Amino acid sequence: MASEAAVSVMNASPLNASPLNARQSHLLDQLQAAGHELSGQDLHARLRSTPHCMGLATVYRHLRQLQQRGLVRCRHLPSGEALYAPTERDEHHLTCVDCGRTLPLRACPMHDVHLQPQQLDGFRLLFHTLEFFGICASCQERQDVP
Amino acid sequence: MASEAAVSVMNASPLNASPLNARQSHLLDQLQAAGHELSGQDLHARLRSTPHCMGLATVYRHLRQLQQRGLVRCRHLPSGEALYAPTERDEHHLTCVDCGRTLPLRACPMHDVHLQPQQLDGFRLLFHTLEFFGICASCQERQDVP
DNA sequence: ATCCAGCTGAGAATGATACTCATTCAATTC
DNA sequence: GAATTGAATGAGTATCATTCTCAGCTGGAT
Repeated sequence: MASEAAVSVMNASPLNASPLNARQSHLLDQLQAAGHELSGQDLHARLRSTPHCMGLATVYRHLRQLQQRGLVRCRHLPSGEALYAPTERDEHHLTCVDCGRTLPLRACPMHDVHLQPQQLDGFRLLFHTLEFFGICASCQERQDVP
Repeated sequence: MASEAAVSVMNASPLNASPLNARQSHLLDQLQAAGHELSGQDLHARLRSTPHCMGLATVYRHLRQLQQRGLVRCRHLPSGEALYAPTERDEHHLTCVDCGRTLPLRACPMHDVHLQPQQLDGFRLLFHTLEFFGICASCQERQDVP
């Protein structure tokens, strides 16, 4: 029997201390509207032709702040590029270490996972990234018959 | 009852088709001996003064190959730096989105997690990365009393 | 001895992200 | 309304890990 309640990895509520500023809201809107992950460069390009246009440095600045509030998560592709998505979209991926193809997983296998408070050492959980790596079917074939 | 056996995320056996070459063995040895993650630069520096010295490009080349065999996993820090560890060491982390401090988790919460084969779409699983992000105790304090 | 294929590494190229700092903006006070 | 002030902005630059290039090397096969 656990001495303390375990902490679901899913109940990481965003920090709502202060409201988002307009710039941050627009970035979050874009990420939500896109339906898939975007890089900092993508976001900058998408906003370029809108009234919410902002410099690249500002895009990165606000993405970092959104991340620190737990509203946005980012993952790195093997290429080094960072992709951002709203944390409310709990999507994770399977990536081929050979060709780099990436496949979204339909369900987050972490939904039922809990962490013990003593593992957290006072951390306030905001979000997690879970990525699987392997070799996709076509790269397996290519390797078998070179 | 599941129609097909679910696949444990832990049974990703390395690809042992061909033996490792000497360079790859030395890199793996270094990673195992270190007891903690190392960057490509770290590995290069550590080998510099040994008879197994090799160029930076070669370090990265072989790290990629070790990754493609499922022997090494890598995770990216928010700073963009990539850290490598042997996959046999099933260690994951809790990282502060504010100060960047990173804390190893004692146990992998994924040990009992399984994926359905239809989620894998033919992928051969090699390893996973699971990282938690949050705000560490001292950064929470600093935010509360600014 | 010669050939060849793959491996190597020094240096340059790349590219994403972070930094700098002069300018702009907004809110507040005279 | 004018002045003040601190924060936010962005164009350009710097940084730095990683990747690429390509000429030279190595070691096995002929």
